[in-house]
Parts: sequence; structure tokens; C-alpha cells
Amino acid sequence: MQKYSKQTRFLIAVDCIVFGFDGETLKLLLIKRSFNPEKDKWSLMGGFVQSDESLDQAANRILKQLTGLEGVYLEQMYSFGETNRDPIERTLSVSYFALVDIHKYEKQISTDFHAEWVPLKRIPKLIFDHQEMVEMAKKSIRYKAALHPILFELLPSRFTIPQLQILYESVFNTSIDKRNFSKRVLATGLLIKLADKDKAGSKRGAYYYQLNMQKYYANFQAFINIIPNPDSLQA
Amino acid sequence: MQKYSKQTRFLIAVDCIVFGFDGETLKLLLIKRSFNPEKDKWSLMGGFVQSDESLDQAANRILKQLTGLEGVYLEQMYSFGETNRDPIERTLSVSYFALVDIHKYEKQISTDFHAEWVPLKRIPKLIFDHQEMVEMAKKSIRYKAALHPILFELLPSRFTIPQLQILYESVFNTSIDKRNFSKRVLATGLLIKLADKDKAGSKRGAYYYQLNMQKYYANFQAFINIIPNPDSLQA
DNA sequence: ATTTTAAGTGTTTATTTCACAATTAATAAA
DNA sequence: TTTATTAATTGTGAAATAAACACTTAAAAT
Repeated sequence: MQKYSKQTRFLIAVDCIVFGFDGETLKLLLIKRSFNPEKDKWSLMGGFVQSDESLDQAANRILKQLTGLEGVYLEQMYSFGETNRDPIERTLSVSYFALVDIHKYEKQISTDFHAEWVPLKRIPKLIFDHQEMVEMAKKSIRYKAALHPILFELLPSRFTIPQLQILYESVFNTSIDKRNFSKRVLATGLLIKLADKDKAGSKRGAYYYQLNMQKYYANFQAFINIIPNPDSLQA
Repeated sequence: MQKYSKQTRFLIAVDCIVFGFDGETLKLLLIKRSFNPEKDKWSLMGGFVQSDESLDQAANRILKQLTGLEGVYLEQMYSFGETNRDPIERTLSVSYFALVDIHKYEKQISTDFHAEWVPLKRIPKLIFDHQEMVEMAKKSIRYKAALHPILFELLPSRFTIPQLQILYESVFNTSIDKRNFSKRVLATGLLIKLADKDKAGSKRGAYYYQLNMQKYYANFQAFINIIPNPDSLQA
């Protein structure tokens, strides 16, 4: 088999920006890097693409290897290709963002792996250009969540409207009138009201809801307006 | 200097989906591939990333080399990484889309280079996964143009509102009421009315407008609503 | 002077968004 | 048992925005 001779070949990495929500705070999953360079520094989940796997496969494998997470929402974001972004050797990084319900994986992550959930407001210095990736990922999920119902991926399968509102308020760093918020989310038709309540947060208790998966998948592409004044969003 | 030994290295290509508008029809710039494999087949503009250039630099260089185009709107879209997408050797393709005023470059392209503008509705079979890239690019510009004023990049610096409307109608494959359209675009505050008219399209002539570049750059990220019923858009 | 053609413009109605506060369910305390 | 506390739940009116809809006008051609 012939080859494209004379062309340079490069390392290709995948880096994952993993968002999680615990009911109160938006967090990122970070690890202490286990190899040189920058060993023991904070880093995103990353690894090299192998010759027998596609980018999506690589992203899923890396996420699973480093955190045990499997089957989570994962979306390609952007490829970072500055020549000197890795000081050892030029490496292209294809970045992905992931959305995870923290509680579903919390124990698994902290016991089996050296990964940690860090509040988005207190991200430490990261290696290479990972800081830049995080900034872009924050913008990306805001942008996408303003139009599409991706934030449900951060919640457990049963959740309350107040929980959902806290999540939206965290992501958009704003506060929303709860009457208008509940009207908007219910108007999407995506929610199914359940019979029982979550009594953890209040005496009265808040009804649980779950996603109408039919409509969720069917309407995923359609624009959905949950955020007031989306005009002020930054891309 | 140490290296990451044991890791596989890959070819990295950049492929550009170049959109153009001639006042009537949306077109793509295609070339007949000049080397094997698939020599003489239709292809997007592409080339390998060199060791001393970033992805953006590679995209700009390739666009310039193959078409003479320089300083055009160019945006990274998506990275395609299926293992077998290039039959000769595994190659990652980082795709970009570009928006070009056809008239500004038409002669240059057809005389100096073997590139051709092909109406979007009559794209021939393309090599590799370029068809898939084109489909994604069509969705991408629709999506982005529904929210941001990128389509002005396809027009000359002086244009009329009827021209602009035809462009929007082409991109969204729809027809728009001209009273509502002109109200919407003028409401953005992005347009400056000029004193003279374009007499080519009608006896009466249509006033030329140009972009208010201040506002254009300032408001580029803000959501701008020009399309009726954007809910029906597909991501 | 008349015809032709596309450009330009305004109003009414319907829909959506926004601002705003009282009531209720359930537990805890008296 | 009653009362207090706390968060959940719910509705309405005003304002802004979007949608539907048709005639007049400028300029060239006849």
C-alpha cells in the first residue's frame, strides 16, 4: 500500500472537559497528571488517539479509563493545534465536553481513580492550554443550553423543578423568576410529573419530574427558549 | 528533548468548505484533485498540516494556495477522525468553512486555479467523506446564520436589501415577506444606507447599503433574529 | 404620455415575554 | 393541638415582539 510520503505525522490527543452538577454547584472533573511532563499538575482528562480507534471512540475510552464513566453525554467541541501547545512534542488536541450527573458516579470516581470534582468557580491552574479549553467549554455549554435541552444530562433521571432552576441559574450565572421559569420548562412538554415528592429540600416537598424521552430526542434539535434575554449571551 | 515514545503519529489534513454567493445562487468551491488517490475526482480544498503551522494557518495557506483567496471568513467546524476515511493512510481531517463574495474572486479562481463554483443544489459525488462534511457545513452555516450576522461575509461591501433577502432565502431555502424582512434587518442597526442605487436589477433601482462595521463586530456574538420561525431549524 | 417592473413602506392582529405576590403543603416548634 | 416556619406552587395584566397582509412610487422602456 502506498503512503503519502514526505508529510509530517503528529500525535493526536483527546481532552475531555467533564461537567458535573451535584444539585448545588457546577463542577469540573480534573485529574492530577500521572506522567511527565507536568506530572502531578492539574489537568483535564486526556490521552492519545490509538491507531485503531476513531476520535469518538478515543474520547469514550479515555473517559472510561480515567474515571469509570461510560455512556455519558459527550460532544466534540474544538481542535486545538498551536504548534507549541505541548512542550515535549507537537500534539493536536481534539477536545470534547461531557455532561454528567455527579451523584451517579461520585464514589466510583474518588475511590477507583485520582480524579476530583472541582467547583467551576475555583478551577486551579491547568497544564498546557487546558485553561483555554475550559473557557471555551463554558461558553459552549451556555450557548448550546440556551437553545437545546442539554442540561438534563447533568441531572438524575428524577429531578424537581427547583433543582432544574438552580442548574440553569448556575450555568448562566443569573437568577430567574420561578413562576416564569416553571411556565417555560413545562411549556416545552418535555417533563412528566411524577406522583411522589422530594422532601430533602423543604417541608412541603417538591414534585419529581422525569424527561419525556420521546419528545426529548425528537425535539433535541429544535430551538427551545428557557433562558430570559438570551440576546445577552456570548458565543 | 524527550518524546512521547510508543505513541502512533498521524497525518493531519485541513479541508475547507468554501461557500460563495453570486447574487442569485449559493455555491461551493470545488477542485479536481491533482494527485492520487482519487486523482481528477471532485474534492474539497484540502491539504496536510505542516510542522511549523497551526491549524488556522494551515487552513489559510491551503485556501490561498489552491484558490488565491486571502483574508476571507474562515471558521473551524469539526474534526473527522474515522480510522478508514482515507484509504491510503489514516488521516485526521480538521474541517473549516469559509464564506466568500464570489464576484470578488471569480476570475482569479477560474484562470489561475482549477477550482470551480458549483451550485449547492448540484454538488457532484465527492471523494472520501467530503460529502458528509458538506452536509454538516450546510447545517452549520444555517445554524450560525440564524443567530449571527455571518451571511454579510458572502456579499460585496455594498449591497441592496433585496440581494440580502435572496441570500437569506437561499440559505434557509424559504421565502420571506419583504416588508418584515426589511424591518428586521434595519432594526439590527447594522446597515448604513448609501446615497446611490443599484440599477442592475430593476428600473427603479435599489439603494445600496453597507455594514456598520463598529456594530457588526460589537454585536457579532449577540443573538440576532432575522429568520422567521427559527424553531424549525435543524442543528 | 403610458406601460412595466421591482423597490419601498405601515397597520392591525396575534403571540410571546416580562414583571410581579399571594396561597398552600408539610414539618417543626410551642 | 395549635401555631410558626419554610419552600413549592400557581395566575394575571402590561409590554414587546412577531406575523400577516397590499398599495404606492421611482425609473426606465415603449
